Formats: sequence, structure tokens, C-alpha cells
Amino acid sequence: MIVRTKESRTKYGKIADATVGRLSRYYRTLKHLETQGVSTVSSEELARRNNVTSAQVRKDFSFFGAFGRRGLGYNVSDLKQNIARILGLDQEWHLALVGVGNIGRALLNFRQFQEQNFYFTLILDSDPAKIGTRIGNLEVKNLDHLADEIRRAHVDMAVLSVPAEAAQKVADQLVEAGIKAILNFAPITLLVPPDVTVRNENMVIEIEHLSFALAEGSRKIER
Amino acid sequence: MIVRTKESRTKYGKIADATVGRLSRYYRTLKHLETQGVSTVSSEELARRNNVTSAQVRKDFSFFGAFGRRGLGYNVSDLKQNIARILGLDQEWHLALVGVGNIGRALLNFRQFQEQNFYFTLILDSDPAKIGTRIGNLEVKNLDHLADEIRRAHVDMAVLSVPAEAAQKVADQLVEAGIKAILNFAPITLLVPPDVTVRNENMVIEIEHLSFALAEGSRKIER
DNA sequence: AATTGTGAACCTCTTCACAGCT
DNA sequence: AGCTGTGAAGAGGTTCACAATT
Repeated sequence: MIVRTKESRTKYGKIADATVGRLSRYYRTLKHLETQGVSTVSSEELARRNNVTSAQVRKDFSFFGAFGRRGLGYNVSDLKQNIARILGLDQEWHLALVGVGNIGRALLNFRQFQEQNFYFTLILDSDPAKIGTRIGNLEVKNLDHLADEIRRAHVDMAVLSVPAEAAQKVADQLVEAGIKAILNFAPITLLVPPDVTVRNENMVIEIEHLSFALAEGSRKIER
Repeated sequence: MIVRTKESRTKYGKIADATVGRLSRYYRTLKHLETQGVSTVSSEELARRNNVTSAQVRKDFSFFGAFGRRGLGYNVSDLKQNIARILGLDQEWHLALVGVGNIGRALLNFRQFQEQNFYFTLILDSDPAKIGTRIGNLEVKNLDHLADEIRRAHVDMAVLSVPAEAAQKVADQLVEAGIKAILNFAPITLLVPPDVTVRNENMVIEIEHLSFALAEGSRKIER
């Protein structure tokens, strides 16, 4: 019943989450370089732009194949396409937004998702005042009909932005409905079966990292 | 010029970022337990609720002191207070929001920040149509006057939600203005001096983790 | 009897360093 | 000569296992 997400077991073997995250970053760099008309890039250059070592860059790629040419570097377009394939960005993904609050509404308008082929095709909420209203070209559906609606909309992933109290119960329903990937904005640790991937976007934790860093040594006495 | 954020060097020694993140999670659990009227908790129970091992919980605490009683467990209120102190949650923090877009606006209304003593006291943007308008009880200030405004508002941390193209330049200005902590929503790797802490909230990376997980094995051919 | 606190073992991730291509 | 790809070494984080304490 328990998942520790430090790695993913895949057809490539065990891949560290950190590696996957860096691939996303390299991908963004490569897109940028491509628009700049740059055709070739070295691991050294990718490293510099992403604040890692060049050995790290090469090692990250090595789990998936050999994409470069010794003595020359990497072809920007080829490498970009390879990473897109690895990350699954060469296909469309359909998202369900579960919970239409502040954050949820912002995500619906978040262009970067669409730019990477992630599309919201379903919106769910439990608030009768919201159910039936339209946001963009989607109608807010009743959370009580979660399983049916998810099947109908061919949803691949769920973006969970409900209050903390409701999050685990909704996660259970998502799992029950067959969802295998959840982006969780609720500030709790979701417990899901091992075949379900959860990624957390926990802004309170991140800001508390910052206060931890600042609170060190120079503790402020008063404001 | 380069920062790898895997740990923080502090008065407690080197503390892994993962430990700090877990402290935030334990803290949330303790708050919950306190409202439930629970007065004592074991490392086993904290572990279960946060999906880690009990040894991990005890080790995490051990970097900061000995907060429990052998044979009995931890006093919920005491432990909560200790973690609050460690994380710097026993004081108010003033935030600047830099960039008022979708996400920025949602963050201004994000209650959990205020509940943890994080308050926005300054809003900056470069768009003339936004400068001078009011959001809540704050006036949007001109990004060009960043340093002055930050000094005036006694800002501790910046929340950066400007477009990727502008992010590094704004980060440089924040650093120049003396800011030591940045919560970055822009989808790029910010390069900052070692004494500046950056935490990234990169939703595109997180969702690409999910597509990586789903793309594995069962690659979908068509939709 | 129960549960913490922690050194040591273990495991995972990063970096080194160099052989192998271009 | 330049740069990749990778086995081995190194660093760091997690888990074990048990002495210490209530």
C-alpha cells in the first residue's frame, strides 16, 4: 500500500527521479537552443546552463542510450527528440482537474501545460454552485460521478487541488477509477498503491525550506 | 556563482534538503494530531502517516536534538513547537510577489501561506497596465524600482512568477537588492550566489515526471 | 515492555578519470 | 585534439540493530 518515490522502475531499468527531473531541464534548454539556431551542444554546455556537472549530464543520458558523437557533442534537434520520446512528450496527455479553487483555476489557464501536450479534458468539483458552470469550453462535472466522467473523458492523469481534508479520499477514488498518475497540490502525503505515481507540488513545504534557510544563524528577534 | 541545493549548511551542521522537507510534513501531521486532541505520538506513527520509516523520523529529529522520551514517544505540542522553531515558523516572514500572472494572482489568495506566517507585503510587475492597480490592500509597484521597494517593504523572500525569459534578470536584481531566498515558479534553472537559497516550483517538470512514468512499457500508439 | 537515539552497514547517486570514437 | 560513454571511486542519505531510558 506504500510508495516511496525516489526512482521509477522502467523498461530502462531503475531511473532516479532526479535524473528524470534533469531530463526535463535539459529538454527546456535544448528547445531554447533550437530556437536560437544552435545545432550542436556539448555536455559541458548543457551542464553549465543547468547548474550540474558535465559527467552528470552524460551519465543521465547513458541510462537511455548513446545520443552523442565523441569529439563532436550532441545534435540539438536529435537529442531534443530523444528526450521528448523518453519523457513521453511525443504524445498528447489528457488531464482531469479535481477541485476548482484558486490554484485549480490558475492551472487551467497555465499555457505551459498545453505547450507540452498536456490538455485538461475534465473538470470535477463537489460544490453545487460550481457544478454545471463552464470554464473555458469545459463544464464542471460532479465529483460524485468521478469514475464515470474519467472513463468518458479518457483521462490519463489527475491534477488534485482539493482541500487537505478531502485529498486522500479523492485519491482513493481516482485509484479506484484506474488513474495511475496524480499531480498532488494538497499539502498531505497521499497513500496510494505502488503502481500509481504521485508527484507533489507542495508550496508550503517549499516556502518553509526558505524560512529554514533564513532562520539559520541570523535569527530575527523582532519585526 | 553556482549553487547545488541538496543540503543546507546551518548552525546544526549539514542538513539534507530531504530532511527539511520531511520536517514540514511531520509538522503538518503534528498540527493535525493536536487538533484531534492527541497528546503523544511515536516515531512509528509519524512514519506511517508520512510514508517513511520510523528510523528515518528519529534520524531526522536527531540532527536538531533529542525531543522524545524513550519508552513513551514524543509530546505532540512540544515536538510541534520544536519543529516550528527549527523551520523558522515562529516568526513572520514578508514576501514580495514578482510577476502578477495567473499563478501569481492565485498565490496572493493562497490561504496556507498566511496560516504559516508568510505574508505578501509587496507586489511588483513590469506591465504598465498593472502598475498602480490594487490587489487586495496592496498596490502593484513598478518592477524597475525593485531594490527601493524591497527595502521599503522589509521583504525577506521573493516569489518569482515572471516569464522564463525575464526570470534570470529579475533574479539578479533580487540578489543585488539583498534577497537571500527565492521561490521560483519560472521553468528555468536560476543561477545565484551560494548564499542565496532558491526553491523551484516547476509544474511542467512534475507533470513530465508523470508522463515519463506512464509512457513506460505501455506506450500508447494513438488517441 | 515500549520506544528513543545513534553508530555502523548498506544502498543510491554523483563525480572522477580515462578508454574509445570522430 | 576534442568530447562522449562508462566502470570505479567517492559522497551522501537511508535503514539496521541495539544500547539506553522510561
